[in-house]
Amino acid sequence: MFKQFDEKINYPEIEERILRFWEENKIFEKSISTRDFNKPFTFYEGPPTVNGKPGIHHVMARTLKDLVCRYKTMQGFQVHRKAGWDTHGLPIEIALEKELGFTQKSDIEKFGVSKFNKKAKELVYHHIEMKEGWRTLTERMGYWINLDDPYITCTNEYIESVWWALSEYYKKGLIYKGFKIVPQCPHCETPLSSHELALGYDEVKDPSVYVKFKLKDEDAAILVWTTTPWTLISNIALAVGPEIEYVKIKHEKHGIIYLAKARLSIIKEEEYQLLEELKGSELLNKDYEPLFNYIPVEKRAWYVIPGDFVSTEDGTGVVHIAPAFGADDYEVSKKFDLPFIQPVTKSGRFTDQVTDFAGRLVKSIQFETHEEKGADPDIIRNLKERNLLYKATNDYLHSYPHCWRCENPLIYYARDSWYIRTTEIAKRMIDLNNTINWCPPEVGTGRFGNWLEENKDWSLSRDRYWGTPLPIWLDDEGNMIVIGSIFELKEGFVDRDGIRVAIKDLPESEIDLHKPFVDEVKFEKNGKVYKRTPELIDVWFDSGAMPFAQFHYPFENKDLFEQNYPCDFICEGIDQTRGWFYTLHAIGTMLFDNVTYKNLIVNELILDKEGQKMSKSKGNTVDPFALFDKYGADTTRWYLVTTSPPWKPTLFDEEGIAEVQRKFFGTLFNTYNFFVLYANIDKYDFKDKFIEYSNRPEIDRWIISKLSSLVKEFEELMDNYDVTKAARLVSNFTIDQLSNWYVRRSRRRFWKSEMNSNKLSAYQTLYECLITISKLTSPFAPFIAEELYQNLNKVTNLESNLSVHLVYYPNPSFFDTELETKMDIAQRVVYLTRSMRAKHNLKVRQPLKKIMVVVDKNKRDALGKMKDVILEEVNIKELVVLEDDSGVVNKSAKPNFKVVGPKYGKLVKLLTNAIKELNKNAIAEIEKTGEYTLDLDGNSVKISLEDIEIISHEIEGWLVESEEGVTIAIDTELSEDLIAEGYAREFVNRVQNMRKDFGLDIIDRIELYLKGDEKIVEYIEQFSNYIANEVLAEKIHTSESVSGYEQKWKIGEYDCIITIAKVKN
RNA sequence: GGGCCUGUAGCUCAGAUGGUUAGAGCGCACGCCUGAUAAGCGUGAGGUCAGUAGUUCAAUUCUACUCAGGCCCA
Repeated sequence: MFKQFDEKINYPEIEERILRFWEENKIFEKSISTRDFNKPFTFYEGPPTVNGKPGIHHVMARTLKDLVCRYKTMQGFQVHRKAGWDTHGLPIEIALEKELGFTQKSDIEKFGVSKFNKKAKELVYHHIEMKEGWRTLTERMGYWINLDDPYITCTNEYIESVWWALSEYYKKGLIYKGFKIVPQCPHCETPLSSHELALGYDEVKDPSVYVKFKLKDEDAAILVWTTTPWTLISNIALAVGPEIEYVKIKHEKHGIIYLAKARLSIIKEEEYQLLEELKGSELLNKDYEPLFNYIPVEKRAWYVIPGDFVSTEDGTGVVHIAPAFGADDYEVSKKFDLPFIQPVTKSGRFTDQVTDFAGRLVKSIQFETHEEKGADPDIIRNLKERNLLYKATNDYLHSYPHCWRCENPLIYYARDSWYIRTTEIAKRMIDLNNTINWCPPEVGTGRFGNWLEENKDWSLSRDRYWGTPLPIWLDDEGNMIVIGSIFELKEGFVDRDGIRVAIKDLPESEIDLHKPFVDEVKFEKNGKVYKRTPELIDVWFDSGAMPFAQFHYPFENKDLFEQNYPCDFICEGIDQTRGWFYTLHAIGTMLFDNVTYKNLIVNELILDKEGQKMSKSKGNTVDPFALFDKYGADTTRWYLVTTSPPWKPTLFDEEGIAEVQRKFFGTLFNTYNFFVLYANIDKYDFKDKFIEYSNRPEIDRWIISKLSSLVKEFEELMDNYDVTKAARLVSNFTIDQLSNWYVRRSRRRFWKSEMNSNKLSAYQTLYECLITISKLTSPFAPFIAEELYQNLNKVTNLESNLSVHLVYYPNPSFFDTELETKMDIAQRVVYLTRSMRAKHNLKVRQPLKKIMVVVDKNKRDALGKMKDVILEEVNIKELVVLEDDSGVVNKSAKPNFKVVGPKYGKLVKLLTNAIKELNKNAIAEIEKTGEYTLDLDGNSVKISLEDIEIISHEIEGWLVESEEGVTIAIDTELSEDLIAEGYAREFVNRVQNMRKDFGLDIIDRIELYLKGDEKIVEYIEQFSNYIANEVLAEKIHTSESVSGYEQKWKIGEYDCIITIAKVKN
């Protein structure tokens, strides 16, 4: 017996059961071990940062990863899936700081770095395991990945591999120390990462200051605008756009001034006189007097240089350059070999060199106890006193970054930092990127491609605590050694109570490749002691190193790594473009001169119903576990994949999930239940011989062919990673073709006839459709697919697979595209006829006499063959295919624009009018001779048949409807026989309803009695055989009464009473 | 400020190498069907295909700009 489902299907219950089945039978393991080792499909898991609860967007990414891997498994590939966890970095530190109630970076030092890092490690492992955490999510949603052997970035093995990579760079000369402009919080005395930066943008009012820089060789000044007067002290050059138009003006108070022409509006018209217009290039190299002289410089400074970043959107079209306080400034200063001065400390105060402002804060800071004002107003006053100020206000409103912890304004500030010289391999990265299959492609060429084009050296170091230490040790003179393995580390030593202890003599358990242990390690070489530089590395390097670090390569698993590199497929969110996608690519290019991934799917964010980003503070996040409990994981997965392509932002709407469940899964289960209902009644167990497709009835051949086409198209889409279209294809097939056409049309074959080859064929056909759908859906909805597959296969034992996830992709053998086309036409005629009946209130139960159909010549044959299907569907007695040149049809023509456009060009407008005016006779002539001569404003133009489309739109005296080249007309005249049959059908309908109300079984036989108006009794008697057959009545009485279940009816205009009684077997 | 993406029915989304009637589902109104039935089907209303300009015989589709939203980066 096949398992039958209740009307209300408990999805979560099914899923929990399937989960246990998978686990007990080790299906995941088998899905790998049964596949050919020599046919690998490699997948890299992007390690999620384990700093909190997983959200719905994780379900999205993991669904995509899972379904691609399952699909590839079905295609016969061996797909290893090693899980991974990103465990280092600021997000973890922040989470821990919150937990410990820390407010400042220095709190960590007070607490103790050793203790802090120990806690960080605990936190990380806790998140990996915790209930409602990552492991639970992964398992519950059916994401198959090997969680028992994950790579974890904070283990010694992992870090050792990372160190190896860094030491390789060092050997290639790619690691250096340089300056970087970072957002620095003067209050917390630490640089902030870009991720932190994004947390703290705020609208503020800042100074807006126009300053005059006096030229050395002429009595004139260049006007410059800034919102950070404190940086003027560090000014070293001025930048102009060489192609930008500038003007020289004579100002009534300020003398001769240069500024961008486009910015003249900042000066009142009556106050100046235009002297000259000039290109920025003419201003280049002019020397000017520095505004301040606190810091001596050794190289040429204070002159005009070109800058491509200069704009005329605001300011004066001249940018003041202070190399220590702006990224553009720093870049351009290197390019022109300008002096570098840094008169500001990490805590945002001027150094003693700046005598007038020594010790002053550059910007106001709010401390816990008091506020200290910045030096800006005093600097402005100073400039004004020396007549260097054009004007100054304090009302410039803009968005400026603030520290998310203390809410004080940040300053951009040059600090030393370690770099990887990625610019050296930028060209190669671009070339390799062009070979990667990006889904969608525009991310690869656009966002990622541009990013590579503008590649900057990778700023590697971070001043934090919990992360991979930079394996660099320096002596007093700055000579460095880079350690690439634990083996090398063991050549070092630590001080223990003043005694030098070699690392190799320490117990293995003491060696922890983290702070503070590594900081204690020293080396002695050639009489020099090397101490560790204190920085950690960017946590992104950790994850980018996973292709080899996950296998502890090159210390172990050489073969394993080589076989798994590069990988076939990765899938992550778009936010990884400059994150993981980049670091994988950069590291792969540098170390192995190869791409790291060949295909990738980029998935976009999941927004809430209103299109807003989900965030905890807005309270619009969605808890995936609640969804799983309510709808099941499969429904959620299916919804996420089908609602919009992964690379478009998905607006999440819970009602959409409910709809998916009802529409697709509901229909699928319904179809399954239908099959089971009759298969169980017939005790059908599929021991019979397979009926060749060619011997099956047309409808079966049709759906099998449709199914074959589906299997083929699905594979093509999936191979292109177009998963949304693939899933939608399955859904449409199931709902429209299988359920709403095949099953509906075939119902009677299941419940009426005796067991014969026709019925056998119906069972075999529907079974094949269901089992194939279970296979196609299995990557997307692994639970329900499994449930259906097993329920079907367990009874029939046609396949030896324990699970749907062990099957191989179906290989369709039967195609009949001609039949598919024919059915397509038939369906169109049927839908059109139904809509006509509905519009004109002609119930389908009332048979009609005749339908006439007008179609193109090429469809006529098909229509004739599908006649029976159509007539049955629309309940009409006769179908006449009309020759479209018969006089009944009225025709008009319109141009076929695709053909006519290129051919006639500008004449098209005239031509269109002429063609639309063609009469019946003219069209007839074209159809006969294939050509016709039109008169267009005196020019005669010969058109041919392919230039026009002929539309048949009317048949006189009939109801007519037309669509896509199919025109139908129905004869609505009713004969007495037709009316009688209509009543008979109405009668059957009432009896069937009564059977159901009465609680009869489908196969119960009845007796029935009708009492009513003479006319209706007459009709019923006329069709008594038909009726008896339909309602399983042994006898229909119209005179002698029967006792049983009785109901009064009004059928049409006649009243009657119907009684039914069950006949005992 | 820069880069990329998006804007099509009340909502969620398709679509068109540029071709004259722009589709589906949901929702709404009305109706139909009925031994798959707490499903299913149809009809109707609902669109200046974000706006402006350009290219073209023809633009919702291509181009430019503008507006709005999103993401990434400054």
